[in-house]
Amino acid sequence: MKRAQIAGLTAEEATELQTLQKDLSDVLVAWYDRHHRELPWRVSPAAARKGVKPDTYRVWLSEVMLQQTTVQAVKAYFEKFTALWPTVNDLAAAPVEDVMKAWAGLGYYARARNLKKCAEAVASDHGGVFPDTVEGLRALPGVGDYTSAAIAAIAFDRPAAVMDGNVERVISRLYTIGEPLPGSKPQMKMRVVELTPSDRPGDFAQAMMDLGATICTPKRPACVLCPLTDDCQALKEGEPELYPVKATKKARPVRVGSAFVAINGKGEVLLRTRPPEGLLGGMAEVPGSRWTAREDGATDLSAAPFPADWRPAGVVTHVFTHFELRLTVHVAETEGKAVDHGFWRKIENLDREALPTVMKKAIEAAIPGAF
DNA sequence: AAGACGTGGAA
DNA sequence: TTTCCAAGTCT
Repeated sequence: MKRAQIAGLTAEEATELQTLQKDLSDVLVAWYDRHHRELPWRVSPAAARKGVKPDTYRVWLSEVMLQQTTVQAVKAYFEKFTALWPTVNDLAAAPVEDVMKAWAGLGYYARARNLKKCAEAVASDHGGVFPDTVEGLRALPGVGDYTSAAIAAIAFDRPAAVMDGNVERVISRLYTIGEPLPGSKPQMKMRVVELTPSDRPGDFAQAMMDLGATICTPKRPACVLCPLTDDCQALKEGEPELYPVKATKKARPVRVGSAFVAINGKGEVLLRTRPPEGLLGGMAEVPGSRWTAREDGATDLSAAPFPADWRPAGVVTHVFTHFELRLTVHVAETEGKAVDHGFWRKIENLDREALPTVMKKAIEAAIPGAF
């Protein structure tokens, strides 16, 4: 049946190609058996041999956290989440505010909102059990092409073609794909489909990703340690780091804005909640102006939550994915009367709030030592 | 379908 | 300092 996927070849050629591909995946999985990383959410091949099964909840949680995020950054959050909410039903039952607070600092906050929605969907629509097919998983919030295939392969041992940034790098080098990303994704996906074995597809997927993360790295790949050197066309060319070719990205514009840190007599800071959608959606912030492309330098005191002796407390620079923000921070002491919008929080308790990093920077500028 | 969407670490 | 980028998804 696999042969049918390889069009345009005679039966003999297809058989020969399949043999080569079997060798490649076998060699890679054998490398994985010896050199895989030990990760908190991973069942090692040795443990799997003893009958340990992956916990789909942990596989899913780790995959969502790892989207565009480093393993190093994810580890602490994964431990926190699994301690707070050991099962998908626990997460589904949790207040979304608590989930946002626990996610604060990890970035891409739509992931946290979708994580909560997904847990609720699994709990209420699937009896607390994750779907075990790519299609079923793909229908869940926050689960796209990559994550659905990864969960199907890793948690359910299905031969799904898993392609993330690591796999794209490995594939583009193996086959010297000259077309730039993301246009080259379809042809790379075809290669992954060809390569994915029916035996141990989950370990094959993790092996591809571990290889990309530890050996076949973006810069200075450690080809002398690579198990696939015999198959790598980019190595034969001599400069594997030239792959993958990527489309040129545009410059990052600058936006400016003002932020106001109000401190009352009880040592509390005024916060408010951002709108549920869009940038930093649902997260906490200090009051401030809109962030605009204009660089007129004039502080917009009309954006302050109330009139006060607002004193400058510095300019905070924060780099988002698609723009750079320069936030002029102001600070003032106040009576701490009731305000229309927002809520007061003790400075020493601010680390319990759903504050994104940019807001922690702004508060830290106004109140050195707050964090 | 191209842009929105965070953050911190490495070179 | 600047650039790149790390297990992508949604609209």
